[in-house]
Amino acid sequence: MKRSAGRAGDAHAIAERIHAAAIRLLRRLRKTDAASGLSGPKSSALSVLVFGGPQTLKDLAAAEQVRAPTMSRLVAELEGEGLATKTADKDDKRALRIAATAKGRALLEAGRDRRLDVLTRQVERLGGTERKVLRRAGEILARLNKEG
Amino acid sequence: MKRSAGRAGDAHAIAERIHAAAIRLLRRLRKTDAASGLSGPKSSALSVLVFGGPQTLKDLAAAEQVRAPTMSRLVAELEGEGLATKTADKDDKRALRIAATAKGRALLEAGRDRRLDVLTRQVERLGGTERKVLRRAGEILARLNKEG
DNA sequence: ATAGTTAGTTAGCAAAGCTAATAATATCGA
DNA sequence: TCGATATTATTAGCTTTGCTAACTAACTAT
Repeated sequence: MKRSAGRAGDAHAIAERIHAAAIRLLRRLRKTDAASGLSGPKSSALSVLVFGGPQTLKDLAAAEQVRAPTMSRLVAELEGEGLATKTADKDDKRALRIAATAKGRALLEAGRDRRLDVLTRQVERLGGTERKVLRRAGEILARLNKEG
Repeated sequence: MKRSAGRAGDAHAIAERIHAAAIRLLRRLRKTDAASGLSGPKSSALSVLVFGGPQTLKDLAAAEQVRAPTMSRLVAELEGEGLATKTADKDDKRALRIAATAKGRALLEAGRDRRLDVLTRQVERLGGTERKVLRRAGEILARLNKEG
């Protein structure tokens, strides 16, 4: 503990910086959405389906931290574009089994790559130390986000 | 999926993680907006006014990475709520001088604190090392966001 | 059997982003 | 100087994404 930057104010300042950085990062990346044909929320939901496997609308909504009606519409749009399928659950006929199609998987890859391209290239240009900082920060934030 | 990713895949994976973390973080924080009476975009714009001083609509829009009409509306709302003022520039009568009011400054503090409260407390609970990682990540991301 | 719960949808609203078009003012070049 | 071009901001109108409330269908438990 060499550097004594006030402990409490420190946490607040860090939260502010992370907050501001997240806002500006997403605004920046959103600009490429038009080209990909897959908006941020749809891309994100599809990503959950691809990497997390088929699941119910409720679970998908929870994973995306969004209400059921919002996810219901997103899924309907994904389905309309042939990127996801809805099938009734065998055991519980109320529930849906929502899955990504092959087309969805392919478009996801392309869209995400495009969306993340600028950021990826910026990260590539960083030195190993800074890159490591970002990787660890990503892990920490993911954990905090899960927490609640 | 590779486990020991090389340099290139590394950058991509880091970009993905940071991206996902930012999305989920903002969704999480947005939930407290209703209570504060100051939405994310308004809070952010007001913040620029408070910490960056009075400025034109064009500059404010640029700082927030948003188009002029969008910022025009946000400022009109802030003005309607008595949180900011618009005055014609002395030298250039086309331009506006947009400034935060005392009420705006006060509300900003309260709103931002509330919005960031959960995150601040999470950061407080982190160890010094992880806290340092987040602080440095915030700095790095701010730099990358500025870049482009 | 029926009362209550849970999963999903529909309808309707608000916020925040965009583009295109317009008004008012500045600036520049012939 | 004055007319053409730039710039600054606004208005109108559209889209996307979020929400709540109210509904149907299906499951669970008493």
